[in-house]
Amino acid sequence: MANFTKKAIEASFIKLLTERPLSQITVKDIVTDCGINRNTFYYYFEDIPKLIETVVEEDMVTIIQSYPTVDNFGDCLEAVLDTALSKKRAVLHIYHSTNRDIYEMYLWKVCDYAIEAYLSTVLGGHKIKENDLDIIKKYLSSLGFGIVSNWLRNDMSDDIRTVLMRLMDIKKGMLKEMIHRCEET
Amino acid sequence: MANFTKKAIEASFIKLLTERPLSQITVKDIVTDCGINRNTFYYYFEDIPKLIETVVEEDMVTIIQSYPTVDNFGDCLEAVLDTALSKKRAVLHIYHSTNRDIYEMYLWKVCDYAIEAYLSTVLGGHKIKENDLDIIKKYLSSLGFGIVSNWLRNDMSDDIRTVLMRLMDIKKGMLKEMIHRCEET
DNA sequence: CACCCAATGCCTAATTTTCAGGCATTGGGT
DNA sequence: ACCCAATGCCTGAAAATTAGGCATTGGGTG
Repeated sequence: MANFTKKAIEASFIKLLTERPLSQITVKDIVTDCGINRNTFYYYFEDIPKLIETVVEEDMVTIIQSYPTVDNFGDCLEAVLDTALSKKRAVLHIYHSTNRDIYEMYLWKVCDYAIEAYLSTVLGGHKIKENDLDIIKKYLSSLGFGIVSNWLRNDMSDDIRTVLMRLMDIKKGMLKEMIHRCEET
Repeated sequence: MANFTKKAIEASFIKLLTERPLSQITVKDIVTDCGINRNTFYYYFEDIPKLIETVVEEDMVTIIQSYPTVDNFGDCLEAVLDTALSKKRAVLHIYHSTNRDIYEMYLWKVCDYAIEAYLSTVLGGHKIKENDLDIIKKYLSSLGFGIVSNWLRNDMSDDIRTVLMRLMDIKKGMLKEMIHRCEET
């Protein structure tokens, strides 16, 4: 079945998280908001951190699934930004809590995924050393993670789309140049 | 509890009703859309007409509850129009089906309610004969019902808000005049 | 016109989900 | 240092959902 109750818990949580910081939200608040028994919360979630994890993970999984292949990893990053923007206050309240690590864990996953998919697209027939490939991956995913982190750190105040477009533009030829340099002869 | 499943059934139904006429929607379609067992449908609803009734009734009850007192029954009518507009295609598919009677039944209820509440506001201390009062009620509720019916008949194509405002304007003094004529001395 | 098949409405029994109430522990605020 | 609300967990009862089946109906097709 479709677990409407579980979804309702998540929805209430996001709703409350839009209203106030995580530290001011209790399990009781959540179950009261969606009109269910407190035990039902524990039936679906171990605790609030697990609920956060579920909510964040679902978003990130949705993003990943909507990019089976990645031509330009800027597009995938943009999906992360769009999703975050759609529930801006809630995301910031998670990010500015003791549970930032949960958000970052899944952000890394998305960045790693995007880079992996992107590289397999771009590399094509080129063969480069495993070591060099790892370094390029680290470079790209760190770039992605850093961009989003910096944006969150500034409470999403930057015009991230413009920044992103300009950045992708600047580094456009760089990757192929890097690949060329690392290519095995 | 909050019956999330029941609400999901109603939501799926409205969704499907936005896509195609009532005659092309089966119980199976509905349960498939919201991912539940067919028996669960029958757990909550006797059949599709009952589902229609529930959906329509909930809308109308919401409208009535949001008007504990009615100063101008045009406002209450407007709420009916707004609700209908918000799910235009679905409402029209109900209206243009063999179940129009269900919609009309609750439309009458809202009109009757609005008129009842409105008259008790307007009448104040005036005392008029029971018979005359009944006639005035019939007149007003028929007016309301007729306006909405005519609008639905034309597939909500009229600029109903303007029509309504103008009509309320025209008949502004008429009611007090009628009351005055019927007043017992 | 007869046929067919999908849809309906209903049933039973098993399973899953939700609830009520209680209890020991924890930790932040006064 | 204390208190009280929140937590996490437990049990058993109740409610909701499921699987699977069955007889009936009615619209569409050959």
